[in-house]
Amino acid sequence: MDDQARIMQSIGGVSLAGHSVQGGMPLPPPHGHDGTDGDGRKQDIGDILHQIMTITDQSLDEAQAKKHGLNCHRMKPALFSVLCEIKEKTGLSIRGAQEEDPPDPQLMRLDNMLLAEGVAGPEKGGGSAAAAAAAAASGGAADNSIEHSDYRAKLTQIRQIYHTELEKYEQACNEFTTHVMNLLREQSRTRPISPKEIERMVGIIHRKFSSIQMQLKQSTCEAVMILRSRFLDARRKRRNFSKQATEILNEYFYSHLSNPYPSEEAKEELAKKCSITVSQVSNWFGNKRIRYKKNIGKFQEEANLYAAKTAVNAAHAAAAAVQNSQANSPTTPNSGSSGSFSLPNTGDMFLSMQSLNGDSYQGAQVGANVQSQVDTLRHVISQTAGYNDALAGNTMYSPHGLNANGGWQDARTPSSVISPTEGPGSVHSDTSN
DNA sequence: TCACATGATTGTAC
DNA sequence: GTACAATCATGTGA
Repeated sequence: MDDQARIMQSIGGVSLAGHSVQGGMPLPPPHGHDGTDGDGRKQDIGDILHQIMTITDQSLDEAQAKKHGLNCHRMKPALFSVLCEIKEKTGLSIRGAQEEDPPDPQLMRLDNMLLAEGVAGPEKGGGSAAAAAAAAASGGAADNSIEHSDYRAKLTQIRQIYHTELEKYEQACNEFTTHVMNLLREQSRTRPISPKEIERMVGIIHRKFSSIQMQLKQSTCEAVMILRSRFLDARRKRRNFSKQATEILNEYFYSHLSNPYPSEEAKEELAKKCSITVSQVSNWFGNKRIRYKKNIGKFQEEANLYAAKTAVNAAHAAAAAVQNSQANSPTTPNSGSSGSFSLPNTGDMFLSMQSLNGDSYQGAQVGANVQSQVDTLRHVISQTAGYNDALAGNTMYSPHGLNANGGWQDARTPSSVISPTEGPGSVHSDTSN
């Protein structure tokens, strides 16, 4: 307000010093001077300068009083007109500079990110969608629920702080804008201020506050990123699979040793059985293949063990099949009571057994089918005996499938590969590779 | 505490 | 996209 008074005083002084008119209205001669005298003009300027220099010493009341005096000055309308003219001229140059700013790409990026992370946007409850997305992205299992809730809680915290700060900024921005607008309105009584100018001023204020907001958004994004990376790091902490899960995986691995590449279906089935994710199954098989290949000797015993186990299971299944065929009830499906896989496309031998029992007998075919089953069963049983011997000390089991280069023979064309437990007539339907 | 086991990640090749 | 190989990081048992 002091500034305004000062300006008004100075401008008032100049105008009084003998400026001309606007709109043909002649300015009356300045009081005390005729306006043509050079010495008088110098004195006017000296007076103005003096006023300017002394204004800082004035109290607010004095300044207000002076302002009031200027407002009531008889020359005020003329002065106002002069100012309007000046304004009109300078306004043109200002207008060019106040182009509409295009949306800031960085701000857009931050907004998008906050939206995607569940910090911004309508959901004020706290980023459960983001947590779920993060979980899905990293193949989360049920055992991550604690980390999930931690993540969610921290994200909620960030979100709350963000919204509180944002509201504060918005409030401050509105208050400041209102304040400036009031000032401008008040000033418009003494100098020409168009609505556009007010709008421009408001725009400037908003831009200033947006830059502050952008800083807030940026730091929020950083906080979310840090939280996210910590969360993912925490997920890196591994837990050993359960004994049962490892057993199931090993059983599959050794029963498909000739081609240990489970299909997607098999992986899904294994994942379900082991209560782990498909990617964990893939990881497990990846690790297993490499480690087996690197140190076959070490895994020999394990291989024997699982081969024997599988063979025993197969023998049980075979016995059941024999009973079925003897009872002439070929449509009875394979019960799978042995605990082996009932996957339709996975097991080497299991598939054989299932196909044996799943066939529909049609009159004359019966005899031949039964004979073929019996042959297969004989083979299976002989295999079983072999593995039992292996357990007893003879190394009956030898690593199948590995070629001279250390890779699995025809690992990617599994159809003709024979697993150590399967019979000659079995079908390999592991089509994963 | 240490050595080994093991699940996960990363870079590369196909 | 998948598999392999190397590596990391943690779990586990002696």
